[in-house]
Amino acid sequence: MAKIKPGKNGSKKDVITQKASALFKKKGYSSTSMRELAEAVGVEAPSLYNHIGSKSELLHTICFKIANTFTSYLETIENTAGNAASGLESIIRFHIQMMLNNFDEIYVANHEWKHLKEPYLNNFLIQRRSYEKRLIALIETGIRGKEFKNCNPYVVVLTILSAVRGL
Amino acid sequence: MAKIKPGKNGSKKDVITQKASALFKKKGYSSTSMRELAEAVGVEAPSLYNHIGSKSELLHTICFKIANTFTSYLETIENTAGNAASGLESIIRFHIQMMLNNFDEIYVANHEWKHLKEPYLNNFLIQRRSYEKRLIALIETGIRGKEFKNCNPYVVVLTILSAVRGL
DNA sequence: GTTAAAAACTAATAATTGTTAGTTTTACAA
DNA sequence: TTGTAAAACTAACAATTATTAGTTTTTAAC
Repeated sequence: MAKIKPGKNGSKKDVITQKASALFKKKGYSSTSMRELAEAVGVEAPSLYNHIGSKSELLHTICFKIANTFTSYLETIENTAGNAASGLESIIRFHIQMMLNNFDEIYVANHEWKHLKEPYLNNFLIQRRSYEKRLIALIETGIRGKEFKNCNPYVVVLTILSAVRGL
Repeated sequence: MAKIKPGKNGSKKDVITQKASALFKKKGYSSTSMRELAEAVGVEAPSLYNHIGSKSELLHTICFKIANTFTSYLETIENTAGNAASGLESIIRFHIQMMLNNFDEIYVANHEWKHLKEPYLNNFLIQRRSYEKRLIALIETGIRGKEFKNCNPYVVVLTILSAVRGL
């Protein structure tokens, strides 16, 4: 009867994930029920399970999609010949662009990751810490190359990230 | 049998509220069960209801305690003769001091207010918006009095608040 | 049009939720 | 010590939760 349009937005699983992102952002992961999600998708709750494994799988799909996107962009910057300043600029632009285009998912990854189950929770935190460390390394490179003033790279990274995340 | 110590920390209701703040911060409001809270307090879940009205009452007690604290501090600054710059400095110092002394409750007020029920949710948002507007007015006063460089007061307020809230 | 797979449905599960009722224990003033 | 109020307890409630089982409908290839 009801029908999920797999049109432009990708597979049905993608549609479900996108609606889940919007709901998780609006109401929080724990306060979003599968019945609500199903209604947003236009289907009965059990039908969702033809496309997804579980509610928690939805959360870690969202969180790791975002984390992996940022990680792999950072990787390409690291492997690109170029000065640290332009690399950092690219990364900041990428953060802003991602915020504009994927706000729901980024919000969820930033605010709802607490509810990830092990071992995903740990993996997520490890990946995040690694991202910060590599950003710090990039800034240290820039300091050594006299591109940046001498400063505390850790503080710089925290400041940039919190500015970029601050809505 | 088990016993709540109403000692230094105030009434039993205060102890419950404080434990609730810690749990709401750690796990989120919706993911914190009354049974978990009871265990943290050292009591069975139904015993909590000798001291509090409901779970949601706990949340709005926390949120409005913080909101009222900031609002009334701002009020005293507004009613104090003095230049805008020193007033703004006092307010920022107060924010930082509150963060250091009441981290759990502030975190909850900043991150879990979504789960307030009406009419509290609306009241909370109105109070918050009013706080921001009065802060903006303070900055406008400073600009008119040549204490501050000309700037967009709205952006300034958002920046200060997000800096001060950013952990 | 027949068939086979995909995906919807209904019904039901066990677990957990906040909360109430009713009872027993504790604390304290007389 | 006795009596009373406060606050703990146990048992249970109805509601909601994510999820499974089993069945019917839809889709699409032949």
